[in-house]
Amino acid sequence: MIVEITDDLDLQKIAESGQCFRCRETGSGYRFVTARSVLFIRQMDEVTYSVSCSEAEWKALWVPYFDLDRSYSKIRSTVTQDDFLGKAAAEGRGVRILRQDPWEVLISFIISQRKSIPAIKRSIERLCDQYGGHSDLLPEDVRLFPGPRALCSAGREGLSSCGLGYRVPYIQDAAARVYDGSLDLEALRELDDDLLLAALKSVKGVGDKVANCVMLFAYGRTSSVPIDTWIKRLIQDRYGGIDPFPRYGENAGILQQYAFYYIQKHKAEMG
DNA sequence: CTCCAGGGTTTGC
DNA sequence: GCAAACCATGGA
Repeated sequence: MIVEITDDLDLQKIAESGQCFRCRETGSGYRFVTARSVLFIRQMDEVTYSVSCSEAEWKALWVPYFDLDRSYSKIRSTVTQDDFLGKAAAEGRGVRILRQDPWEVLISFIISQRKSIPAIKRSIERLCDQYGGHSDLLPEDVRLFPGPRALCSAGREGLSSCGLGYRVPYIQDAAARVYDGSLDLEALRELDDDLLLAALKSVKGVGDKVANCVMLFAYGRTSSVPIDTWIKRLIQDRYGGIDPFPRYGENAGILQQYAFYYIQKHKAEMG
């Protein structure tokens, strides 16, 4: 099917933006996976994209996934007075905040702590290869992200074999609590930001940074700003220790993602 | 070999 | 309340 998208959308930048770890370039476009669905998408011209799904699935699943009802070009136009954020937003044009599956994002960002992005991708790929099931709806080489039950029964050694290191008990705690229902990730959608943050932080190994990643990349809470080592350095070095993001309210998390993308691209030159 | 990676928990003051 | 030590693993 063909869809028209006029707002900012750059599939390569999204794939490189460090918010999703299972997106792949296929050679003729990009592959995105969420929950039990997969999408192959290819840009044909400026505003035209070829997608592998039906119109119904596109509207119900992938429009929310890519946050396509929000104007990112409008958001970019609000930061022209900030030298750094202005540059970051201009260069990051096309990056969007994905609404991913909460369970996958929770586990992925627990794994992410003190790991490089390539190392995170490898661990998640091993986890999916070893414990993720197949689905008739998916291509042969695409596996589901393993559910709470699968990770509960994987055991300490099974999880360790995926290179998770000291994070294994954290993953086990999250899996156990979601599996027994004491943490209901779907029910959390009803909570306001403060209560959602607290609920996520009740999981072992989930602190402010990981919780804010889950809020931003799964629950669409765009005022959440994950402060990692890079953003922390940015606040120290470019803003004299004064966090520039909160004043942007609902757009803070989106601007943070432009900043993160910019830092990743200019790592070598930024020291 | 040393250093660091999209941090969090525990311990000691 | 805060800072420091510690946590496992892989890549540069």
